[in-house]
Amino acid sequence: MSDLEEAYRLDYFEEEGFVRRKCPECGDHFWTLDDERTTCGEPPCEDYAFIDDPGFDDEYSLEEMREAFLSFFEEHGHERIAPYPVAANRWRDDVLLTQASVYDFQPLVTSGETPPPANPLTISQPCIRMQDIDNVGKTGRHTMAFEMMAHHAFNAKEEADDEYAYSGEVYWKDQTVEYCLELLAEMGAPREEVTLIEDPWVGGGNAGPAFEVIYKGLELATLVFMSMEQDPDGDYLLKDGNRYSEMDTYIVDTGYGLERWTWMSQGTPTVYESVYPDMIEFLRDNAGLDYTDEEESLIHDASVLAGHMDIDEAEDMETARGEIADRLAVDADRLAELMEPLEDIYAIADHCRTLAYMLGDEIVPSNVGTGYLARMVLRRTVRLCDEVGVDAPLDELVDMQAERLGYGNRDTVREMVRTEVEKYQETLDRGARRVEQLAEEYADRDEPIPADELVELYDSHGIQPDMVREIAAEQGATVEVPDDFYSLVAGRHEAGQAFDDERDQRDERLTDLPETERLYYDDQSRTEFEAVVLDVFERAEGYDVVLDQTMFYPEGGGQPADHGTLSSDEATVEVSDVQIRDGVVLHRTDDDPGKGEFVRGQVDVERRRRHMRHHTATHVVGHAARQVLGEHVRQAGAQKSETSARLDVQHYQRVSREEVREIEMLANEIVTSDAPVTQQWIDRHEAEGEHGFDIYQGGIPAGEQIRLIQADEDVQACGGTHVASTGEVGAIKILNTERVQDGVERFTFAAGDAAIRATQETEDALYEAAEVLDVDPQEVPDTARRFFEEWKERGKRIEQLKEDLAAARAAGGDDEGQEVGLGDATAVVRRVDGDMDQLRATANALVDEGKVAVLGSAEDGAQFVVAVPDGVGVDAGAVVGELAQRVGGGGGGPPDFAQGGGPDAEKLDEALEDAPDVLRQVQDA
RNA sequence: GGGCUCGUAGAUCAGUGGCAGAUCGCUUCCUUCGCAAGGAAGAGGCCCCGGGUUCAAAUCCCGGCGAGUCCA
Repeated sequence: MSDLEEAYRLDYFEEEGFVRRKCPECGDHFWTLDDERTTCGEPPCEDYAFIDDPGFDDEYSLEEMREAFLSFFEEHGHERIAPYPVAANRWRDDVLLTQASVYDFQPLVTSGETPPPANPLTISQPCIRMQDIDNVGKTGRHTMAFEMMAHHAFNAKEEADDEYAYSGEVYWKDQTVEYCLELLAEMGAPREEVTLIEDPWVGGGNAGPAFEVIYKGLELATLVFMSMEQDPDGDYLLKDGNRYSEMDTYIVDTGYGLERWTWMSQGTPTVYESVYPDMIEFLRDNAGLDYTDEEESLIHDASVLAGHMDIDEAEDMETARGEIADRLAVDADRLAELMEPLEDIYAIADHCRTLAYMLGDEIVPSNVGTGYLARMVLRRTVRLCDEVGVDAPLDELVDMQAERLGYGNRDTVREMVRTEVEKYQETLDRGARRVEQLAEEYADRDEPIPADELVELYDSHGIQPDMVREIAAEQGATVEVPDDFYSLVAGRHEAGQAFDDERDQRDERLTDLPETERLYYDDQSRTEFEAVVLDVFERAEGYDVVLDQTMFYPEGGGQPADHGTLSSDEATVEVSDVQIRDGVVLHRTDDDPGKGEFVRGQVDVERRRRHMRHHTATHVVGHAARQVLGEHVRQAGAQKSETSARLDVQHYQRVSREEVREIEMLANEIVTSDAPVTQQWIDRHEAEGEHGFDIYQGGIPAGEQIRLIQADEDVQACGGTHVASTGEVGAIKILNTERVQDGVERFTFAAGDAAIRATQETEDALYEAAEVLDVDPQEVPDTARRFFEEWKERGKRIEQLKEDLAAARAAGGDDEGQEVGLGDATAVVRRVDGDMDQLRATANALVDEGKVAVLGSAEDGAQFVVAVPDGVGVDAGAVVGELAQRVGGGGGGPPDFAQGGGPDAEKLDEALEDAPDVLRQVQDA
């Protein structure tokens, strides 16, 4: 096993006289210029030394510090890059949020597949780390939102140049360390006071040596030299227990915490006070937090002490607080009372900034993905505001941060916040009612609310145990919240996590084949071509044919595969599916055209044209939706077919009928304007620079060059086939909208002849309805309404009449019935041919006269109703059961009223004749 | 993407296979100079939709639609 120790011996250290030491406290190795130094310099081995005594010459605000950093690296030959969205899932599918600047360049740039936008480059990348959410506000230095300032250099080993999108070495470890110390020196931090701790970095399948840069007890930067990848046969065993080997690419990945640098320059007790001073002042004011001078200084001293302690988790804070109170000689409870509201306010400020980043980057709150994370942060913020008594509307608070961060879509952000707060309030109301009811129930029984009810309330209804306890207390019920509550919740989600991702087994022969030349991009309207059969694979059903070139579009980007034929001189085979694997197009055929044969390909023109119309229409509808609903609308999925297409987009509300009409109208205006639809192969960074990440609506393609489709004003990276101008789409008809998830609306629509056909079908339905009602189509709604009303009226009238009839019958009417004496009581056995309602009504009328009713009907099989007045010892259920048996069925009910029946209607009279006997038996029993 | 919960009067919800209910709101009347309150009477239901099981489904099963919530 090789050690990484060699990797940290830099020429730079040698030249400058740095020495390597081992910290006697924590055992870490570190480098320093200071011969006297013994410890590594990082808490807990050493305390913060910059509180009330800033470590830099000047005070910087967040904005000033960002600018100072970026311009320093610009002056040193780096290109400044605009930050990426915090929604990392816009360009990669393995993570949701951007957690570090290097995320911007994973996985395609770090793997060398595509070149970086500049090399070397510098950036200040907004990041969100939800892992720290519980610590925010409490520890004095944790924030959920932060900006990672960085400079990156992408290097590739000389001998492997050709394989990668960048080549040679820009700079490596020595230069990186030198930049860092130079920047610190420029700020006023002497090199002698800086230590560099050796701390191998591991993450996301990559690894490498790294330095933590410590100054005055605060870690200001991490310098990572990413040079290894996970490899079971690798030479290096790293701290995560996995083995790693060296890569052909090696990348300088640095991280400078903007907030920490700002904090260092100001020396405030907590990082929050240096990062958002205005907002904290506003919130303190709004919550009415007023402290005496004595209290202020107590808070200040406590913050400083907290900063000196090794507090990495909020839980530690609780224990640490007792210690702090001791040292300040105050009561621990009093200290908590003073500190907690402030901690909430720090957290609110941080959460609002997080929300501003998320919503400003057009994350739409929902119950999935990044949208869910946004929702969680928002709800937490609402709770914190309630707790501490901040009554400013949340949308205003978020807007304060959005404005500061320079977002242009602030109105949408505010509307999303308002909608979410409203939804949360409804959830809370719903939850409160539910808990009240439950609490009452358990209070009556004098039992505590059990844990499984709590889990149910949280998991299915989103009600926190704290809230349950609070409401339960009002109802006089107690609650037992188990310590392992959240693991109980997790337990409910464990079962059924198994998913079958069957790897598509790579055919060895396939990797030897050249990439198929894709003719469908050269001329999207051509459908005939000639090609040579390079290989044929026999499959379970049919054959996979590989050609040297093809016009057949393989399934992709939501566009289904082309169908058609391949013909040689001897034979013609049908193509029923087309897929692409590593650039090789596989044509699924019903027969073997013969390897080496020369074939003519013919694509099913009508099918292809419908796909093209629907694909172009999808872009047009998406564009129109963005116009009508807002810029945040982006594609969440799409699928085309011959008869229709569907487009899922993110939006924070249901789409109204009015909006659908508007979108449809706008889409058809674009069609009518007959704007050209052009394709263009262009450098990806040029494309991103010009059009932004919104070109990646349908996913992120690989490669240096990407294909842009422009339809009217809409520009997207897209691999599909399109018509030549929007006019060729013909017409667009939106057929339906549905909510596929919270925050995602699905538009189903049809284009061209499919649109006409779909409209005709809708019309047919209307005409048919009109015909049935015998009115003009325009009058169908009014007529239907009237009919429905009348139908309801009649139902009620019939009901009334049945009751009247029953009363009349019971009063004596027909003499079909047979009276049976049952001791004190009288029973009436009678055949009444009517439905169940009539039987019931008649029975009720008889009971009102104090008589037992035994009624039978032969309508719809044989049916019985038996009703017994109060105080008569006959079990109606038993009587019905006995009678129903005789007609081959069953029945039952409560003792005073029962019903039943069976299929043998012809045995009804027989059964009724037996009824008196049955009654007597039952009475005796 | 997966799990769970819920759809009953205008609103909030009871109703675990056998006659569709409660509270609030609404209408009318009584009481009052008037209002609030009180009293009395009444209106208001395709029990989300479609299948299935059953003598019988608001209730059980399957599918759909709609809403909510937790997790990745």
